Amino acid sequence: MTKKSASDAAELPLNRIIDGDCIEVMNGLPEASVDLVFADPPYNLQLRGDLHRPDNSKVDAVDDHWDQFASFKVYDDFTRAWLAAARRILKPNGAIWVIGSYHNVFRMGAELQNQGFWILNDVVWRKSNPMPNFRGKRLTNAHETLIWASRSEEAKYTFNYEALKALNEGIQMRSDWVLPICTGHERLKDENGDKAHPTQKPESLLHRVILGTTNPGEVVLDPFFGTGTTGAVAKMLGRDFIGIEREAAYREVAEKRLAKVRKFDKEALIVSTSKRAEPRVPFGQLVERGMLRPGEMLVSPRGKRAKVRADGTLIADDVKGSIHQVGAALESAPSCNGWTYWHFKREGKTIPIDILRQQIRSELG
Amino acid sequence: MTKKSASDAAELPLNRIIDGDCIEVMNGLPEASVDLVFADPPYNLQLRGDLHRPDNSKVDAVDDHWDQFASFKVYDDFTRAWLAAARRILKPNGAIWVIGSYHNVFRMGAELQNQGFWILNDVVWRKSNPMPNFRGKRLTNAHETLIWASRSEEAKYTFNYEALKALNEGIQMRSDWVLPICTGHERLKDENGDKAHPTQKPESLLHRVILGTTNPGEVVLDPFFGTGTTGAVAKMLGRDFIGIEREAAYREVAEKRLAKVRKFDKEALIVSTSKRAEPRVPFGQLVERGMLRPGEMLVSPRGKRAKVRADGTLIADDVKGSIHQVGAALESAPSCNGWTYWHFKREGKTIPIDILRQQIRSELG
DNA sequence: ATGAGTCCTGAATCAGAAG
DNA sequence: CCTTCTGATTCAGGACTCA
Repeated sequence: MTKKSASDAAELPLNRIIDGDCIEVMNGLPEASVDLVFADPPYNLQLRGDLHRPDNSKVDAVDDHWDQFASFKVYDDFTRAWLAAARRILKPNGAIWVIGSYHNVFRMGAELQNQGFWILNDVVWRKSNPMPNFRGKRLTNAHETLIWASRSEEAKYTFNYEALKALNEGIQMRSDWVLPICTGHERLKDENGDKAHPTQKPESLLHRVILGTTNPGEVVLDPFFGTGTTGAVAKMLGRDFIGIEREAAYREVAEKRLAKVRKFDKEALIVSTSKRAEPRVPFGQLVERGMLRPGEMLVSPRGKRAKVRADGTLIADDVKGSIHQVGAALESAPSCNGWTYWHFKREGKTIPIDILRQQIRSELG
Repeated sequence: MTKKSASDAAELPLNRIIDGDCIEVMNGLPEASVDLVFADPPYNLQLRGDLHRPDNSKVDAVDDHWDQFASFKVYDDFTRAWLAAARRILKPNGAIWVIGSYHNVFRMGAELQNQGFWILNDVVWRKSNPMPNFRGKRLTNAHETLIWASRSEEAKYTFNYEALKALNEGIQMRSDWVLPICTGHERLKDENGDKAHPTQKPESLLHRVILGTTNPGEVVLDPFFGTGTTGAVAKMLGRDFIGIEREAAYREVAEKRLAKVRKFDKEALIVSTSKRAEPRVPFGQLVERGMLRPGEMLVSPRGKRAKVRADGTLIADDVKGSIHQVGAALESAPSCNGWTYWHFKREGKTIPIDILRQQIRSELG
C-alpha cells in the first residue's frame, strides 16, 4: 500500500498539460491520486440561428465543434463517463467543482448525485457585466452555476473557512459570488487579436475555488483545461496542477500563459477588497415587497399626486413612467429625484419614500 | 373544439383549494386548460416518510446499502409523475416555474428537459437574510434556484419584458433576484404562535413571477399550495388560481389568508407594454393620409437619402422597396427598422417618421 | 496627463404576423 | 404547412480617440 501511493505520486505528470481526450487520460492516471478536480465542460448550448445586437452587429456565439452534441442522451453518456473517470482518480477525501449554465448544469448535478458524489454547495457566479438579452424575450442570463461536491458523503473535504471569510471582509462567504467576466488584459488573444478561447473563465473565480477548497502543495486536475486558468491560479497559489486539453491551439496559448505566471509570496495572498458602492434599489422593489401597495397614492411636497402601479411605475393624469419621470413631468423640470420628491401616508403622517429605500439597504448590509 | 374549450373553462375549479394528492387532482382536470404552473415541491430526498409513489402508495424507509440510489429513484419517479401531470394540463403556450435547492433542483431540471419542457431561464433567488452556516463547514447557503420553462420549444410563452424592466428602474431584469426571506407579519403563524409552514415563500418572489409571465385573467395552478402564497399574489394581481394541497392544516391557514386578500385596483394592474403589442401601422398610410407627399425626400442620420413613392415604397439610387428594405440595403445591414432610421424635414427641422406613426396610433386610441 | 466621447464585445438555447 | 416581410431590441466595462 505504501509502495503504491509513493510510486503513484511519482508517476503523476504534475504541472504539465497533457494532450488527449480527458476520459482516456484520466483512466490512465493512478487512482486516488488527486485532491481536487475543477471541470468546465462543454455546455451543449444548442444555439439556433444568428443573433444580432440592436445596432445590427453580430454576436460572436459559441459555435465550436466541441460544444455540439446530437442529443441529451449523447451528452449524458459523455457526462457520466468523464465524471466516473474523475471520481476514480480522486483521493477518498477529494472534491470536485463543476461549472455550467442551465443548458447542462442540471444534468451534471443529477449525475454527480447518481455516482455518489456528495453535494456541499451550489454556488452562483453572478456576473457584474453579463451580455444583455438583446431581443427582450427573456431575463438577462446574468449568472452561471458551480457545484462543489466531495467524492463521497463520508469524505473529510478541505474547506478553508477563515480564508474565505477574510476574503469577504470578515463576513462568512455566501453561495453567491459577484465577479466580473474575463475581459481586458486578462483575456487571452490569438495572433489575430481575436479571443483565444470563447469561454475563458476569470482568475478571480478560480482564486476563490482553489484558495477555499485546497491546501498548498495539493494537486488540482482540470480535464477541460482550455487556456489554463485553473493551472495559472493553482501555480500562483502554490498548488500543483494537471491539465488535460485535446485542442492544440488552446494548449499552446496555455503553455505560454503558464510560463509567465509567478507564484505569490505568502504576504501577497492577502487580497485587498474594494469598497462596495451603495447598492441600487429599484423603486419596484418597494412594491414587490408590499411596502407600497399598487393603487396607493403618492404625494409631492406641493400636493401633486400619482398612483403606484404593479410594475413600479407611477401614473398621474396623462403622465406615466418612473418615479423620476413623473416627478419631472409634473414639475415641468428637466429632472427630479423621485426618492425625495414622493411621499406616502401612514397613520396620518407623510413620509418620504426614501425611508423605505434606506430600510432595504440596511437589510442588504 | 369550441364546445370543448368552453366546457373546460366551465369545469375549472377556479380560486379554490382542492384537497388531495396533486398528481391525482391534476389528472382529473381538463388538459390544456392552465396558463402557468408554479411548483414548490418537497425538497427532501431522504424521504422522511411523507413521500408517495405515483400510485399514491407510501414509500417505506430505506435501510439498506442501496439507500442513496433507491432514494433518488423514488424521488425521480415522483418528480416525473407530477411534472407529466402538470404538462398535460398546461395550454400549448403555457409555462412552468419550479423552485428548489441543490438537493433536488438538478433532478427537477433534468426531468423538465427530458419531458420536452424548454428552459427559458434559471433564476437565482438571492436571499438578503439567509441563515448563516453555524458550523463553518460550508458556504452560507444563501440562495435557491427557480427554473422557468415553457411547455415546449415552440410555445409562445408570455413575458412582460417592459413591466419587469420598469420594476427594475429601467434596466432589463436579470436572472438573479435579491429578495428577503419571508418573515415578520407576512409569515403566517398557527394558534400556538409557531410558523404555520416550514418553507413559506415571500410574496415578493411570486409577484415577480406572476407579473412577469402571465396576463391578468389567466389561470395559475400551484400543485403544492402550502399556505397559499401563489394564490394570494395571483388574487392581488387579478389572475385566477387553482391550489392543490393535501394537508388540512395548510389548507385551513391558506383559506383564511386568501379571504383577507384584496385585488389591486384595475388601473394599478395595467403595466408597461412594449411597442410590439401596439397596432401595426403600414408606412403607406402616412402617404395616403398626406402626412408625407409622394416625391418627398427622406434622410437617414448619416445623410443617406431616399424618395417616397405613391405606393408607400422608397427609392434610392438603384434600390427600391419598403422603408426597412431600403434602409438595410443602404447600410449593408441584415435588417433595419425604417421607422427610426428615416427622417423627414419640416420647417428646417429633421423629424423621425416614427412621430407620424405615433400620431396615427394615438388617434386609434 | 486628464477627461469626455465613441466604439466594441461578452457561454445566448433571443420573433412573429401576414400571405 | 410553407415563405415573405415587418420591425423590435442592450448593459457594463475596457480600449481607443481627440481635445
